[in-house]
Amino acid sequence: MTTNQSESHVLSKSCQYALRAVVYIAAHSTTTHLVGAQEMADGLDIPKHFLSKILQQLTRNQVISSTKGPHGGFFLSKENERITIDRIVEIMDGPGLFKACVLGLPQCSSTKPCPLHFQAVEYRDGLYNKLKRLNIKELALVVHQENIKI
Amino acid sequence: MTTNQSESHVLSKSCQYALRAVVYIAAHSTTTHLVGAQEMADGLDIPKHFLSKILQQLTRNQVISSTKGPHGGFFLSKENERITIDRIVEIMDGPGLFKACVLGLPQCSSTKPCPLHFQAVEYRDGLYNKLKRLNIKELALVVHQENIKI
DNA sequence: TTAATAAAGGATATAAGGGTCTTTTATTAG
DNA sequence: CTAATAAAAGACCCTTATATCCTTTATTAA
Ligand code: FES
Ligand code: FES
Repeated sequence: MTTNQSESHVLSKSCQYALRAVVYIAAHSTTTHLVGAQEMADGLDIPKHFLSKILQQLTRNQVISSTKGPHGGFFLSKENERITIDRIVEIMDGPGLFKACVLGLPQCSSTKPCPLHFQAVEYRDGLYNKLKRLNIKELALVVHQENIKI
Repeated sequence: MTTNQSESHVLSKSCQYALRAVVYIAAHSTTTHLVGAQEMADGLDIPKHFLSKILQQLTRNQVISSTKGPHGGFFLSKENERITIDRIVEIMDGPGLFKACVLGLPQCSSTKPCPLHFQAVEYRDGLYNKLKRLNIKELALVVHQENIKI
């Protein structure tokens, strides 16, 4: 068949890792035990140093919180828990993902649509609206209740 | 805000170019005039040599047809016109795009879902089903009738 | 105060996608 | 047959995402 092997994806690997890490922190951090980068890397099977970069980025953007030193690690503040999922995607993959034309045309609008606009936009916007309404706390709660894998 | 600049996407650039090229061929090739790579590169604002690679790949996979030499170029056979859009995506971006977990987990299923499975799957499967049912001829017809930009 | 710990930060390496250039092959007009 | 044309093919380079390593900073326990 001669395919390209390019294996495209909706979310970058960094973004996938970021989302899983946030859920992991929500699930495993307690007041007495903060989650370390090493622990997360092991638990999620993500390269530690790469994960660390992503965690730094999330911390800088105040999506997660951290403290250094012995028994240091990552956790979620109340403010963190109210961050919505679309924000994490925006930080990791940029603001364009849910705005850009599927065919890469410079503009995306219903008045000047590309050939696949109406096919793509219905679902694109649908997912975007869901992620905009879903915050970390809510996501973590469902994950816990349904015993969902990360 | 410190974003990543990674600008993720649903379809790879190669795939976007491929889809636009196919529509262009459908719109501009006649029995007396085949569409050349140069003409397409100009018309679609795609780097010529890169486009050529993509056209080669589409030809090898019998999505489009071509002849060499003077007045040579690309065109669509009756068989080509019946190719569905999902097939082009499959050739360019691999078969995984509409099957893989959005969070990159090794399995995607409703029985062992990831945290975003139900949010994402509706989007993913919805688009996939539309593209599976839409062939090149049909797409080109709509593009022509609605005077849609490529 | 010191040693240990863990995140933050910076520099660097690797792989893949995107893009360019040159040569070869097929086709056609003259 | 020859010259011109245009796709096919292969080699190559650039940029970016992914991944690794090393040093610095902050925190804690002793
Ligand atoms: S114009 Fe292409 S998706 Fe909207
Ligand atoms: S398991 Fe992640 S999208 Fe289905």
